[in-house]
Amino acid sequence: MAPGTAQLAYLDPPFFTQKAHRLVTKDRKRTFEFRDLWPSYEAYAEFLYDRLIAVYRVISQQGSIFVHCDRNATHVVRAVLDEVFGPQFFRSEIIWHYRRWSNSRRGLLPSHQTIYYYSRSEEYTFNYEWQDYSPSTNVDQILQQRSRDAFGKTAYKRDSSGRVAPSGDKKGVPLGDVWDIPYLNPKAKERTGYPTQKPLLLLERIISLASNPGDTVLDPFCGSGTTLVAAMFLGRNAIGIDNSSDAVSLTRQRLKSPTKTESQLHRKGRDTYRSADESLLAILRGLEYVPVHRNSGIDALMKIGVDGTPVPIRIQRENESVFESACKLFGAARDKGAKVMFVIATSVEVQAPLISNDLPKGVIVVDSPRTLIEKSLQELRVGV
Amino acid sequence: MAPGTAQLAYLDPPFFTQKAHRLVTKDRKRTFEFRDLWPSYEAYAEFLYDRLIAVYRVISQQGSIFVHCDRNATHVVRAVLDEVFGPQFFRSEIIWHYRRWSNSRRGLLPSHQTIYYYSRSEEYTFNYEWQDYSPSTNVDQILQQRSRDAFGKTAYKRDSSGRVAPSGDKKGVPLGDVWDIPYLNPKAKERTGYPTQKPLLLLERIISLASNPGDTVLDPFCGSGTTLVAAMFLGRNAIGIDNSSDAVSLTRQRLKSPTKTESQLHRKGRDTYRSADESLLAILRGLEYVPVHRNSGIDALMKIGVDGTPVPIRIQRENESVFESACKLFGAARDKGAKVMFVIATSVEVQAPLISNDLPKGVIVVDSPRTLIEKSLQELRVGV
DNA sequence: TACACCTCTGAATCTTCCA
DNA sequence: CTGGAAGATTCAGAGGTGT
Repeated sequence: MAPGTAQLAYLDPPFFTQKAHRLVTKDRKRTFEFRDLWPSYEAYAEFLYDRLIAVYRVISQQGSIFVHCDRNATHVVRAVLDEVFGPQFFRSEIIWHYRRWSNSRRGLLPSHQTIYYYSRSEEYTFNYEWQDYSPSTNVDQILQQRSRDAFGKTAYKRDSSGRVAPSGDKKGVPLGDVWDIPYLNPKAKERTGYPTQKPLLLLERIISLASNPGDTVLDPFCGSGTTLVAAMFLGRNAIGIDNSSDAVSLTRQRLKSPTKTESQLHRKGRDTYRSADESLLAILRGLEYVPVHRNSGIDALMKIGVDGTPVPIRIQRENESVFESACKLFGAARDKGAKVMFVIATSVEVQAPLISNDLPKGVIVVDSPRTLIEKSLQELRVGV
Repeated sequence: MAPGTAQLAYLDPPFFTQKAHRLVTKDRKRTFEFRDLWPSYEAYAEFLYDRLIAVYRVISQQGSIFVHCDRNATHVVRAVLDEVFGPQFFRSEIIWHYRRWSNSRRGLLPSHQTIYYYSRSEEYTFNYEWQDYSPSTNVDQILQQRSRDAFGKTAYKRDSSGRVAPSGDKKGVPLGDVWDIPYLNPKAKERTGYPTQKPLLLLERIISLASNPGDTVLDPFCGSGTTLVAAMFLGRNAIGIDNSSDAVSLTRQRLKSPTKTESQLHRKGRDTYRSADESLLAILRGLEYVPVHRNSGIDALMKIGVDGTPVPIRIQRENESVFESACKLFGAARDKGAKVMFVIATSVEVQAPLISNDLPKGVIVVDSPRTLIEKSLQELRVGV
């Protein structure tokens, strides 16, 4: 490859997990595996160094490199990159943050991987990207122009009539170095069965950030070929290399019929999934509960159940009677093996605590403070 | 200090922000110890090494260490820690993620710092912490037990009648290694004006995670004393060291009158409540009330009073008994001509509704849903 | 003692099904 | 066609056991 062939390199080398990785495809026809076992950090560093020197040679002056690693060897990867590219060309330590599941173990659940971003020179391709303001940002205010007062302090500028002077366009917050991108989910069509496959979204962000259409992207550890697929979608050329012929044929095949999973979660944001009204749950202050979002009948579950069965809770809505509320709760909880269920009555008319024969079995109605106070007051008023 | 004095050490050493980067000579032998490769980092590493050796000596066998570092020297810090504590005692690379405003510059906006977590031995203190499930999680499903089918595939179990078998208690998701904690707000009361001050929330999480009440926390670079304040709040002993006498006197002063900014953002996501008071009052959902600010005894007044007298309400705090709460309310309401007052009991032990002779005259105690539910469950458990 | 292999687990996604 | 509920699937996992 001639020097300057690629404008961007993405590397997803073995992570120093000291494990053999194997995965079977969905149809159980093929098995992909690779070994990530090393005698020492030094051997791993040496391995990386050789590859990075070769990559450095073919990256153009305006080019950059992204190297993917996890917590096992971040320091080694960064040290080698400092050596090859030079510490002054360190751009960012990108944190890819995701939510994962795993057996509980003593300690914090690993839920990020690190991507080191270095440029070849000071003149590097970078396309800005903007994100929405945080909900707590005072957008009105940042739209105002500012000036310095007599003491050199900045203040928001006002014209003679006291009006604020609007400043130009605000595009949003510049993209940070912590990226919240959903992990490639188990059901995604995008899945190939190759271990350690990365989400297309992640690669698309990297490629659109640090290259222009028509550029060439290089991936020397291409695996299932995610980088090449992303490059194709974004109008970049791509070169992929892998020492496993299985990986190469998988990539070829994938490029013929590329599929992309539209991540609903990523597109719409996590908050759109929130059906449980957090302000509704505030009435449970002090209680150890887990909010339930995807169930219209159950608002929360007690953290600790009864006899190993879950204890669901529902808060009576304004437009429903206690009985309706109890029925909805019962309907949603019946199949879950719940023996005891609670409805928080928020209306005034009921007599509670009440375990009536009219109510579905297992449902206990409990008064809200509102109910109790109003009843107390009614009694007082009648009493007087 | 005697060996084993401290169970937890938190270090926030001076950051390595040195701008002068020396170029690496080409003829150097390829060994990958940072000491050989990065002469400009050497002094920093040496400085850290000496301190860490001293800290290692005084940490108990069940103890751990958290070291805060910034983007310029993460790899150096980790390499030194590997050397002093041993790579097998590396626990987590914690990412403290925050949002901040900055002039846009070419590149990604740095918005995280790294904290390395090592333990002294395999038997280390660790207190689990649980967080809410992602809103897109299918909580219904994870309550079910599973089994393997003929092909070794796992499936959710159902008995012959189609019911699912519930599986144990669900407390939530174990805490991960990416922590979203707001940067200290520039206007927060907590601010002392000391540079690099860390949010109390961050320190509180670390301390409650890796130590128990009564343990001793050591901070050899204590600065404005955030660690000591957090330790005090959490019932731990603390030793703080700083080479600046200004820092020491500032810390002393701060320990006398500690203030904590309740970060709304942290507690309830990014948009729920305007003030801590409002979240407290959410328990009154459905009631027609007026919130009362700036009164330490009364939280709210009913919109409609009794016989023309106001009806004040107080919600029992975590650290006070029902009786104390009633007295505070009574004290604050006496002069206002109130005939009836309500205390919402949020603790478990009380019998209510209750108008006892022991209580100040006119005070009525009413149970919160939490109290009612917990009492119900207790009866059920005893009943079986 | 090292490694292969089996078993169990847990939460987070999208897909599919159904009204 | 749309929206909500139910289901399927996963393992840069975790840990134990046997060769």
